[in-house]
Amino acid sequence: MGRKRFRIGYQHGGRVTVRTVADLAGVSIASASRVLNGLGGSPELSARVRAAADRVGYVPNAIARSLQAQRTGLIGFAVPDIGNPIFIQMVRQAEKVVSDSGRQLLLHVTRGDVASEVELLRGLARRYVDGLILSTIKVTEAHQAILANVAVPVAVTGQLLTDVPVDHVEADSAAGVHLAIEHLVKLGRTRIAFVNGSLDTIPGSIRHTAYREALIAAGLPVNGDLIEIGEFTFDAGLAASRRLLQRVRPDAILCANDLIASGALHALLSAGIKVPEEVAIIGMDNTGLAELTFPRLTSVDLGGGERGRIAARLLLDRLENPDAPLRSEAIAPYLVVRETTVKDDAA
Amino acid sequence: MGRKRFRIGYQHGGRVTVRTVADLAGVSIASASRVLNGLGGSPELSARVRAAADRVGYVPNAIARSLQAQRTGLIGFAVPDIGNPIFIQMVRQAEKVVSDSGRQLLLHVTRGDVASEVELLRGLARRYVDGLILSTIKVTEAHQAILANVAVPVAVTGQLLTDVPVDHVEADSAAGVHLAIEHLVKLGRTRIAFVNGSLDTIPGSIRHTAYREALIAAGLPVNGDLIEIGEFTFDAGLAASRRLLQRVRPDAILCANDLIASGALHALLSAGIKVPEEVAIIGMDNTGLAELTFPRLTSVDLGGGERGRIAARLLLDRLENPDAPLRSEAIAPYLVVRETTVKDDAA
DNA sequence: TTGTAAGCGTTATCAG
DNA sequence: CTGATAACGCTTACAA
Repeated sequence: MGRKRFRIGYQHGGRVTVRTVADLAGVSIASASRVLNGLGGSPELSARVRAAADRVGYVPNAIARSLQAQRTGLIGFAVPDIGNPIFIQMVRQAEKVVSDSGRQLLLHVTRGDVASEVELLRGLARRYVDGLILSTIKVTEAHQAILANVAVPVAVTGQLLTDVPVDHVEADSAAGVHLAIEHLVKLGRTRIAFVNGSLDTIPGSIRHTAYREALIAAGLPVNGDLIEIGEFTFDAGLAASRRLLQRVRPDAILCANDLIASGALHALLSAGIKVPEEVAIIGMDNTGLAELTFPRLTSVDLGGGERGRIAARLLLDRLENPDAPLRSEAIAPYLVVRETTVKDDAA
Repeated sequence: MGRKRFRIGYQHGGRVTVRTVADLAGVSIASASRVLNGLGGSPELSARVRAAADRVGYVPNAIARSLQAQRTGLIGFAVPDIGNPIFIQMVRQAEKVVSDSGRQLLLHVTRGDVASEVELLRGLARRYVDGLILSTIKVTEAHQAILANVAVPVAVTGQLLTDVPVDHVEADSAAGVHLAIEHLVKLGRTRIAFVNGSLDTIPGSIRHTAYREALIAAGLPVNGDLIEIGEFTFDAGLAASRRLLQRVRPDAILCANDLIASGALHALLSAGIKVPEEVAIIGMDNTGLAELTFPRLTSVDLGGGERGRIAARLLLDRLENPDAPLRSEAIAPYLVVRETTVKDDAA
């Protein structure tokens, strides 16, 4: 049993703690803490404490406070790829909600890697964040098992294939595809190609199916030659579109996201093909990119920002009320018509 | 003096701590901790502890560990605007360096707001991050005072106007402007316009001066009519370029960043002006955007990613060696010639 | 109102 | 090698 050692004054080498303030004010650390947190304290004592705090420039240590409070005030946001504007959109909106609640956003970049996502979820047991927004494009069985009992609340943006006890918000990309196809059909296009991202991803596979269904619903034939599959990037979109054009001559191209659509636009323009006169293009996600291209991209807005906002909201609500029933939301898509489908939208 | 209360077994409601493991293994928490950290422990005892840890799924609490270690393993990265691809570029590279060091990146969005940057710097005293990378476009006096004695190391990307004791890395955007002008002059352009961002920002004012100097160096007249000032955004670039075209007819436009350049490109193309034949365009930053437009943007690479990488490196080095001499690095710019200045770069 | 001390979960120090 | 305990800096019973 070690002998109790008493502390003497400002023994903290430069480090200012509540003890420093208390000693300087000549009060107990409990009183100092109380005053600093606005809980009680006689006027006279409060004044002394506050003066002392100001004098030494006291700022409470966030870690110690977190340990005591059992919460960090940090919310994690995991995205596969910070280079894709759709995730930027989501992060931006989520950040607003989170910072408005007095918390901060901790960004994780997973590279779409299942292993790192799983490790991330496992790591939540370390409790360095109070909750996590997981924006994933592929939910594997490995996810499911861990999501079933994570250490802190998780909100997922994206489709959930099976029952997992997490709040989530998803886009209705199938409906989005239908909107796009209907728009093109209305414009008289009949040879509508589809440049997709990877079928290994949930959005990729859903959009693939929806494309076929939408064509059939519109009374158009489904022609495998009109389909190209790559990745959700500009380069892949460019390459896929070039392959497509060597094989067939569509009168419209639906692209699985705006990056791909930019690639398709590039491929068409560099081949001297007129957009939208000869070939129309529709992107998906309606990111900032859609406004930048020339001509501007018609795009299906799948509510990316909205999803970020809602995911953050769901998570914060969950933190406040851990036992509330699970919530799932789906965002209705809408079409933003610009110049890659209709000439002179706003020239 | 309160009587000492002894703990009995698994009294932690569901919460697994090192004590849970120790109790289960029948050893002291000190031994458990040692084994779990790979420091000593007889084979037999180690086995018992590890088995117990596995059994209860023990994961060390990051907050408690941080409190003890006096470090969180978090590095803050403050950017004005996550919508600008230049910052994405920087964050991306910095994130790599930081995560390779076993730490994580905490993203702050300051909206370029001086007040929130200052508050951020003040808040560092809370010690929720081990260090901060501050990417700012405007260093005010308020910054200076606080930067002079922040609680944790800060690395700045951007110009420092006065002496502040922080490591920093900067672009040489003046040299970049010279590269651009020389390129245009070599191509025979003589009416070279400049669409700039705000002069209130360091990059804005530096590029402004450099533009004039470069023209003079090239033996060209400086004509105020050829200068437009707006913001570092696409919309501002578009609007400014349209104002410019109503007034004069340049044969080249230098833009203060790629977003502005995209706007300029848009303005030209929508006015039916041929790029690069009639008007050439050069952007700055060489972001991903430069590859997406059609034609692709010639752009001055100011080493954005490099700056992110180096800033992270500087900060980590500083953490390791707090008393090392301050370091400042400047990244040499280089020109990436694409199709907005030279036809058929890679068609 | 104020002070004493326990406790948050770790790691580090020091005896045994 | 192992165990008891102090310490990190804070909040909060509880006691005076």
